[in-house]
Amino acid sequence: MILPSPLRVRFAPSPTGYLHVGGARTALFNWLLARKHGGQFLLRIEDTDKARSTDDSTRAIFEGMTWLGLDWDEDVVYQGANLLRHQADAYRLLETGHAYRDFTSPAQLEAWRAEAEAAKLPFKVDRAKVILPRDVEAAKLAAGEPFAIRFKVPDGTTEWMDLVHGRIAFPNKDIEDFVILRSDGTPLYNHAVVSDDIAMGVTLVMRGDDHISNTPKQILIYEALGARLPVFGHLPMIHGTDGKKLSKRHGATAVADWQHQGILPSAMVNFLALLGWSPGGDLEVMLRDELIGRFDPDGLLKKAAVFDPKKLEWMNGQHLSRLPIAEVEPPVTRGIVAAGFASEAELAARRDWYHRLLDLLRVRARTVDDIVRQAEPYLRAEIAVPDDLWAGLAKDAEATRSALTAARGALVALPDAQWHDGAAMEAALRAAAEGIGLAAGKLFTPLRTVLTGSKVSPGITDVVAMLGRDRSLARVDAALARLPGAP
RNA sequence: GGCCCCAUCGUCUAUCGGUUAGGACGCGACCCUUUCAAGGUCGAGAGACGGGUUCGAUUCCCGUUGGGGCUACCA
Repeated sequence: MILPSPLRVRFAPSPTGYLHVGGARTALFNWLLARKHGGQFLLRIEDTDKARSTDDSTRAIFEGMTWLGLDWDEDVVYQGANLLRHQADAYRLLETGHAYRDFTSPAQLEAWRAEAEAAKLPFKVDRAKVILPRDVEAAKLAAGEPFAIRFKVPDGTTEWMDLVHGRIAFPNKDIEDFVILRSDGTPLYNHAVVSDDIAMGVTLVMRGDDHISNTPKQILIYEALGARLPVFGHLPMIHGTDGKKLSKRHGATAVADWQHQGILPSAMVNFLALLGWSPGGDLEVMLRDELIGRFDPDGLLKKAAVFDPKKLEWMNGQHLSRLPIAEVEPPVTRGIVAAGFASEAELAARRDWYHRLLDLLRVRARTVDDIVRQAEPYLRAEIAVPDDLWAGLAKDAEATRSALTAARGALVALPDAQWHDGAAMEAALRAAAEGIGLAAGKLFTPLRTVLTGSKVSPGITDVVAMLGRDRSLARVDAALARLPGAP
């Protein structure tokens, strides 16, 4: 399918909560399309529903978009600011005979609806009852009675070539004459959207497929207004692990939740892109630019996808390892500072060392938090060996003592020049173990435990090198002194 | 109920009539190995069902079933 030119797409969330991963995915696909083809990506806040819209939500959307790196072009459009145009468009439809005044009270409508439901019949407003004779209408109008403006759905069929689904058609007889302007003068969703999309020059509308049944109504409005139709594309939904529509019950559904759980924007974007789209081959891990380069509407899927947090974490681990260090540093630093392990200034003061540490830790981490947690022993002066690990060491105090003593001796004897020579240090430690008839692992393990307070860490020589001689020896000495039977 | 959309391993997906139905996550085993990751090898694991069309259907058509969406003077 050929894309419109100029290409102007938009993301139009209503600010009633947080930036949901589903919304983020919709925004991402629009953004990808615009960035790939040199189009414009616009942002419109649909704050028409004052009761549900809040400034906090609007801010959350901006923050989420910014975090993900989805920058928008031109000024943000606030739907609420376009009230006058929405009204003018509605009245234009009234004047051109594409809509009519409806003086029916909400209570009456409700009664009709209940009636139809009782009779198990599909409800549609009855034009014969609603459209009044000219003189009656004039009288009500003169009396100042409130009325809504209802769109007059013509006979026929409304269809379009959907960017992802191909041809979709709705018989117009199944579409009710719908209200476009409330009796209080405010527009309804379908009307405001079309009015705004026309005004913004949007040429391609890509949104969730929960909007498929809104599309024929919107197309009818475009046509009645004499506007050029945009291309429509409807993206599949995102579901939770239980196959149901993704919601709060599934835990983290806001992009900010993932941000706080140590997910990188780069990974989030990559993961989201693969939900409902495929580059066609076996590609999985793609950085931003590659995503833009490969994105193609032909790869858009029709089937709803399940959001799998496990795969997101794996994806994050991949990005953590592959991204330039400059991109993983900021969030890790924030975490370290927040945890109180070090100050930003302290880290900046030994930047090379810090980056070496990050390189060592990121390969075995899946989240930013994993790195922060593992960085603790290298940043703090003192460490505490957890009780259960200490118990393991103390159980055979003599073996532990001789292993630590041998390791200590090897480290003390290691020339400064070899301190950062992993192979030399390893040889020295292995020789020390052999010297007391121990397998090397039996020496590395207790050493690791007393140096890091953990049973997992980078290779032992890297640990020692990162810690430095003084701190390493101090930790060994502290453990030696604490061992049962110590002098 | 009516209308619309959808349907390949548990999950994300490849396949654009002919494949031992491929890859990834997760799971299991093994290798590497000083731990944990990472990496490597291997394994279990899928075309919802029924009809057509065709020499041949996962692929095209119809139906069934099962999911989902909409059905407001909500967005």
